[in-house]
Amino acid sequence: MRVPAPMLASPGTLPSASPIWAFEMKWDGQRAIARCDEMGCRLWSRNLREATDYYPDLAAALAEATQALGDGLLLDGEIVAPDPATGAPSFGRLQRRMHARPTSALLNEIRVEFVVFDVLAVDGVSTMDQPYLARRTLLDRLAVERGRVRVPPFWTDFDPAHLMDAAEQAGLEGVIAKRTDSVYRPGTRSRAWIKAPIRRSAEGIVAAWIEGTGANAGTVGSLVLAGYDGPDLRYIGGVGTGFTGADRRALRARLDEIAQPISMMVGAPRSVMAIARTVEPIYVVDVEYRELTVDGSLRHPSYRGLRPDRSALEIAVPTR
DNA sequence: TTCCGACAGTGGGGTCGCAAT
DNA sequence: ATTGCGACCCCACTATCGGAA
Repeated sequence: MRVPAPMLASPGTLPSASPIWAFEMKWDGQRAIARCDEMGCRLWSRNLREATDYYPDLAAALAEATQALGDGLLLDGEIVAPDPATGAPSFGRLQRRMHARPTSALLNEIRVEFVVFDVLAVDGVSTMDQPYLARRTLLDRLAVERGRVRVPPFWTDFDPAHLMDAAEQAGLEGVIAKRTDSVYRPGTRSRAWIKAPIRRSAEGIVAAWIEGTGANAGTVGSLVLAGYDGPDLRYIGGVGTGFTGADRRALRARLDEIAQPISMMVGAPRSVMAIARTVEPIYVVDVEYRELTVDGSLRHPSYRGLRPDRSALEIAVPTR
């Protein structure tokens, strides 16, 4: 039985409450497909690279949780690393486990869990042609929740705004809506699944820029952003998406006019400053992002436009 | 004709391993 | 010992094209 590529969700806004849509929490971790047979359980990443060796503890937990279910079981889920302080999945923690060697102490230091949200085959028979609600009901009947294997709840005919609030409170990544009548289409980004990640907005000061490559050669590839941390102009990360081609050309023209050889910015990685062209820190831009990393950098940033009405001097580093 | 899905391309924050410096 | 780079993870987003609606 070949391992199917995971079905993907399209970004969008959540549909309102109705029996046609089910909602689940979105988990910030690593997507994985598990296959269990008499030899035990193995794991594959989203790109179908086998990941069993990086998560031997999860493979063992899955084998224990599914041993009564026989051969040919396929589960779809997310590997997460809960933060011990908050209980919320921390992608930063997971990253340290992600490529750990089998002998690494990290295997014991960082606890991971497998969050199961779909069942793709039972007894070697595919369930992917069954509608979501049937698969999800089947998953609950399989009762695989045990130890590090978790099966979180789902909601139908429910106001997704409440779920988004709850996700934000719990430090989760967002909410996913899934059509209750939709089949599982491996490897495709379907409109039957809609993801609504929680995103924050912030303002940043353009402290430098990096020229693009390929199709973006000669224009702005990315902006290097900063904010005031007291008197310091502190690096908060770079943003390289959200621009149209016209935006990239227009920004290049503007930034060429305010080139400045010396930067006052602190905290930027050497590798960034080696290729960045610094400018007078006078332009303010709007950005959206998922969260701040432990270093205070924007994660998953995207450009939303210039803020000519804002003065750089009033822009502080984002704090959450 | 319009819209949607799939794909390619460009850019971000990270970790790790390994080779080059 | 440090740095640079590619391979993987997580992505956001634009531009394009062909086929479905």
